[in-house]
Amino acid sequence: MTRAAGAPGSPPTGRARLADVAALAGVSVGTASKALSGAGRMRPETRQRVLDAVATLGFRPNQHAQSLHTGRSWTVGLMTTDGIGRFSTPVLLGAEDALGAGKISVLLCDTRGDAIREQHHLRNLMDRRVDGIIVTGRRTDARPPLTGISGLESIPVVYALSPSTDPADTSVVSDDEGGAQLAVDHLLSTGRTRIAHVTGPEHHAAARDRAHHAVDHLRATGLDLSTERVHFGEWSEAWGRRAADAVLRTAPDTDAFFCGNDQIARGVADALREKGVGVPGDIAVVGYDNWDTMALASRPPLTTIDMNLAEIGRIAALRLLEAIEGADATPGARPVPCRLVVREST
Amino acid sequence: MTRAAGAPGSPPTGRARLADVAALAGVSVGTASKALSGAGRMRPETRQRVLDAVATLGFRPNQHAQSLHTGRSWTVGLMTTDGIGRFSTPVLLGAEDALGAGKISVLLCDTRGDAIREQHHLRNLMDRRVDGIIVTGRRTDARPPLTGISGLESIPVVYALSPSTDPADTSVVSDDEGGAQLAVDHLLSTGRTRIAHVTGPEHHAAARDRAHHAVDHLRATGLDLSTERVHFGEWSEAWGRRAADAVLRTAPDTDAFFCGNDQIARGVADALREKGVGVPGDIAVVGYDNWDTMALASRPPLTTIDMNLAEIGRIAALRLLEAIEGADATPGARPVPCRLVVREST
DNA sequence: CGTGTTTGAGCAACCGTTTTCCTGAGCGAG
DNA sequence: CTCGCTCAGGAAAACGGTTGCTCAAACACG
Repeated sequence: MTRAAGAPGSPPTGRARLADVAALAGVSVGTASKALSGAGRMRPETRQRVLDAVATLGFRPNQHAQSLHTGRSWTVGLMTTDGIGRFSTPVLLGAEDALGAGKISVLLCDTRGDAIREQHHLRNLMDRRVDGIIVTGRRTDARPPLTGISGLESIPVVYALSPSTDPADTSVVSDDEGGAQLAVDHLLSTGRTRIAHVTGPEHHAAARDRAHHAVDHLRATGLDLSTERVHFGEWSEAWGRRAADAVLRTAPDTDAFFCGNDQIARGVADALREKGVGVPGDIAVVGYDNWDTMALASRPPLTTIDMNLAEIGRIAALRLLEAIEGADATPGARPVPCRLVVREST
Repeated sequence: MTRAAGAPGSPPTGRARLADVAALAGVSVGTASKALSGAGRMRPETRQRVLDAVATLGFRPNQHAQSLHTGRSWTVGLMTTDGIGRFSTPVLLGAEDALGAGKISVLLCDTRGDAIREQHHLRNLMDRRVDGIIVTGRRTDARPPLTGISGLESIPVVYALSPSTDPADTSVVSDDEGGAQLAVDHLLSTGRTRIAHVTGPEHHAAARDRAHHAVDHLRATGLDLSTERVHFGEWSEAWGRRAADAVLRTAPDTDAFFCGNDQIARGVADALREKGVGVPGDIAVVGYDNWDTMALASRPPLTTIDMNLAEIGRIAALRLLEAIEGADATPGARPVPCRLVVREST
């Protein structure tokens, strides 16, 4: 009881199937398939007949059928742990860009930092037989690796921005050390030597690491922070303003601020301006993140460190692709260099 | 290894198939399928045996096979036209939330405003047989509907935030009229009557519409703008500062600013503070967008209009779901009400 | 002219589920 | 004891491609 096999124009889906193409071209389904895949030898004229039929019918292969057969879905999961924030967004776009260039699509999963939701999405991704997974988050703190779903071991996972706590996993992170050095070197090169460092909460790896590297780098050139300590606080303008006051009180000869992010830097710049201190005339200010709405709106616009987030996403995607193609994953965290963006605050 | 090798012929995919489950439970594949779907009558004991087998093998159905058979992919495309900006992000999350609650996943497509890329993604989505598409953008200006790919007519499309120019399409937009009224009414209710309006470029629908509705609403209560005209400019703090100066020069008795977005409002607030004008003591300021990094960092924190972007995304997703389920799409643009967020600037 | 070698194209077996149809067993009624 | 019903469960046909294998025709060569 074959459904009207010869009847042209009776595809139940409303779209042409390979069988329709084959019928129109006067060949068998198998031959039509070969004509499209380029596999096997065949008379050019036959291939052309098939291609013509494809064009007339507007045929496009059914990906579900293909995936069922090949086991590949040409899809990767993009798991973001904190909504789609200011940090994960560029990463995500970079990844989407690198993947979309091929024929790979991106399944978006937002866990909102909830473990239950993460499991739910993970199971979903596995059910859809994704070819790989990219995990990204807002913070640079390491996060526990994905677990709990059987089958996970068999597909590659790359962590972007937030590395995995397991060193055997593949991670792509921002080069905090290089970023801190860029900032410090830039300030030194403009003749500043009394540098203060104001940053976010000490329990954030981003704050801790950048501070640590900044201090180390200063020491390597025989200098110390102007206030002899790091000012940990919050990632806010208000903290920047308060910290600026405190710094100038304890070390009035401070001639530069290196700030843990652009919000703090903007707060510092505002406080200085309101005190009548010239930026960059009297004191230079360097931010971090190159968050344009902050850096550009600041008075003066901020010199800042750009983490190249989109590049992190792109590289993560490329490494995932390599892993999918079967190359052995190079484990460990690969740092992506930062970029110094010079504006008017230095 | 919990990998039960009970079935003859190991699964090539490395994961259990329904055939393995059936073998372990001692039933046929068809019966196993029925046990899982709940369809058809069968002895409870048999069903239980199947469920047990499913549990021991950790079986999960292959979605490609299911989709191939049913024609449904349980996937929707999310097409965003401008990267994933400040506006599309919440919309996108709201949609992801509403859809992910079911078993529907989201394919992310970023066109970066490029028509070629849009066609490319569209074709990709159609190849994957998505069940529907949500289109979103940064601006509230109407955009041309999706076209150019055959088969598109057969699946539902919902436009979020940026409506389609075709009134027969389904769109979910922000209620600019209600937003403008909320802002104006709030200012009136705090006793202000000399209101100025500073906003973005006139060629942006968001600026035009809000201005238009604000003026209309004022007129309805017998008032006019303090400067008798709308101040169109840019969506920037710098413009807010400049405009504040200009307004106070032409209409020194202005006692409130309604601003087209939070950046402008912050600029206005800064300019007033630097002039020694009290906010809200002397002049009240209302923003638009409730962009927290702006509204909260402003001094004082801004009263502002929240467009409920996530709600827009959620509603768009729900309407798409309805349409997918076969309900007739209600065409036209459905406005989602805004919310007044009162802080210290009024 | 017979034989061996290409070569182009078709056949059919998958991929993993769903679903329809069918069979056979069990059982109550006459 | 037989007839008809009900119902659990199996067999097999889709869904739409891919691919290894087979087979016949065409060609080269001795």
